[in-house]
Amino acid sequence: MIVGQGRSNGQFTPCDLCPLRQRRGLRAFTADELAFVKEFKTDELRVDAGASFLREGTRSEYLYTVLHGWAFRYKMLDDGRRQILNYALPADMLGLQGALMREMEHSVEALTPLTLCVFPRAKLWDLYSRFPSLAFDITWLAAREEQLIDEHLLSIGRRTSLERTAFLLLHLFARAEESGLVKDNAIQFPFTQQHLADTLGMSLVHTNKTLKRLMLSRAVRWKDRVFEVVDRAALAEIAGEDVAPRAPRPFI
Amino acid sequence: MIVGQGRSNGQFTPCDLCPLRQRRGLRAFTADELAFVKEFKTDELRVDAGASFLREGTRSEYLYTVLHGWAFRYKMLDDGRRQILNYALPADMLGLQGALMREMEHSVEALTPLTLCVFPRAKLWDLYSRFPSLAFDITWLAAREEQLIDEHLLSIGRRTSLERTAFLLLHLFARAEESGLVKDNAIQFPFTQQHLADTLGMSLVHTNKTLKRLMLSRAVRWKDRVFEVVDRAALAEIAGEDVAPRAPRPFI
DNA sequence: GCACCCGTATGTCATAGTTAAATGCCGCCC
DNA sequence: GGGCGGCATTTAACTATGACATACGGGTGC
Repeated sequence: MIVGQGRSNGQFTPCDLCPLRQRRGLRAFTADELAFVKEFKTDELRVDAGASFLREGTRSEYLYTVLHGWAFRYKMLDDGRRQILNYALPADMLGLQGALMREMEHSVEALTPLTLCVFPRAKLWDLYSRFPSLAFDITWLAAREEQLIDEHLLSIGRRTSLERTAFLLLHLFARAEESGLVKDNAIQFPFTQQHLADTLGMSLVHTNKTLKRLMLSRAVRWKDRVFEVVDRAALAEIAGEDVAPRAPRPFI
Repeated sequence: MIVGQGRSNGQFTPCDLCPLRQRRGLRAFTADELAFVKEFKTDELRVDAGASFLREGTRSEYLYTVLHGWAFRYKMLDDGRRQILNYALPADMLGLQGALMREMEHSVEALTPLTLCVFPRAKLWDLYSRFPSLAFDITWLAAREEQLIDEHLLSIGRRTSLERTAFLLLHLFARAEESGLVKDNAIQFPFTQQHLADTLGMSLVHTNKTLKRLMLSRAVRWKDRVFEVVDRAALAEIAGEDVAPRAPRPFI
C-alpha cells in the first residue's frame, strides 16, 4: 500500500457485516449491489491521526469511505494559510475528485485514528457500466458534498463570526448525531480550536473569543472537552437557522 | 413551461448543430451519445437578465446547460444577505443538485439574457442506465463544480481582500477565455461591483476600494466597462497563484 | 517531581472591513 | 434638451476582527 502514511490494518470488515449497514438513514443495497461492492472494496486502511493520506497535486488511485473516525478536507496557500473545507465522518466518501480527475486539488488529513474502506479508481468504470444505481449514488454523494460546501461558503462569506461559529458547531453536531456519536446531547469533538479557526476562516484568537461569547449565551456548554448542546433552539437562533434533518442517503 | 420567469424562445438549437460543439476543450460525443442527448434535450429556454429561474426550496424538474449568456448560483440569508457561490458560462450545467435531491438548496439567476438547453430529470435514470459514459460525465461535472467552490472557499476564508479579488477576476477571465468571450485580452464582464462584492464576501464599498488598489497595480485596466488583463503575470502574483489551464472537459 | 509542549484564554493595539452618506452617470420621459 | 430617478461608484467615520504578547492549565516523558 502506497497511500501516504497509512497502512493496511490486518483487519478487514466484510461489506455484509459492515457496521454502517445498521444505521438508519443510509440507503440499503440490493443483493446484487452488495455483491458488487464487496468486490469493489479491495482493502481496508488504517491511518494515524494527523496523517495526510491524500495530498493536493498528487494522483489518487483510490476512492475511500470512512468506516471509523474523523477526517477533514483542506487546502493550503503557499505561506501556510490553511482552509479546512469540510469534515468527513463514518459513511462519508473521500477522494472522488482525485479518482475522477487528473490530480487531487485538496488534501485530506485524519483528525482521529481512521479506518477507511479502499476502492480502486480502476474499477469505477465497471461500477458505472453495471450498476447505474450505484453510479447515481456516487453522483448524489458528490452533489451533497457540494451542498455542504455551498452552505459553508455562505457562512464564511456572509455570517458574522458568532453566527458562523454557532452554525458550524450545530452542523457538525447534527452530523455526529446521525453517525450515532452523540449521547445525552453531548459529544467529545476531536478537533481543536485551531481546526475550528481554519474552518471558520478566522484567527485562532478571535475563534477563542467567539467561543467564549457563545458559551456565555448558555446555548452550549464546553467543559472538560465535552461539548453539550444545552438549548438547541437558542443555538439555532444564534446561527440564524437550524440544520434540517437529512433525507435518507446512499453510501458505498 | 413553468420555470420561473423564463419562457420557450421559439428557437431550438439541434444538438448536432450546437455551437458549443466547435469549442476546443470540450469532449466530443460518440454518435450514439449524440443521438441520446438529442433525445434527452426536450426544450430550450430563454431567460431575461435578472430572473431567478431556480429557487432555493423548490423542486427542480430539469437539468440545464447554458448555451448563451451568464448566470450565477447564490444563497440568501433571511435578512437579505447574499452569497454568490459561482458563475455559470456557456457549456456549464445548472440544476444538478435539484435534479438529484428533494429540493434546490441554492438559487440561480440570469446575469445576462440567457439561453438554456433543458433536460428533464425524469430521463436521468435512462441516461444512467444506457450511457455510463454520460453518467460519468455528469459526475465529473459535479466534482468540477465542487473543486471550483473549494477554491472559492479557500479564497474567502484565507486570502486578503486584494488577493481574493485578483484571484476571482483572474479565474473568471480564464473561464471567459475558454468560452471564447475574450478578445485582445479584454472582455466586457456582465457583473456589477455588487455582484463581485457578494461573490467575495465583502461589502460593496470595500470591494470598490480593493478594485481601485488593484487598478493602481497596473496589472489590469477597467475602463468604460471593459476589463483588460494588461499584465497577467502581475495579476497572478497578486492573486498568489495563476489559474491552471483546464484539461478537456465534458458537457452535455 | 520537574520540564516541556500543546491547547486554551486574555489584554492591548492596529487595521481590514462596514456603515452612512455623497457623488457621478446613464437612460427615460416630457 | 433638460430634469428626474435609479443604479453604480466613491468618500468619510466607525467597528469587527486580526495580530502580538503573555498567562494558565493539563498531560506526558524523563
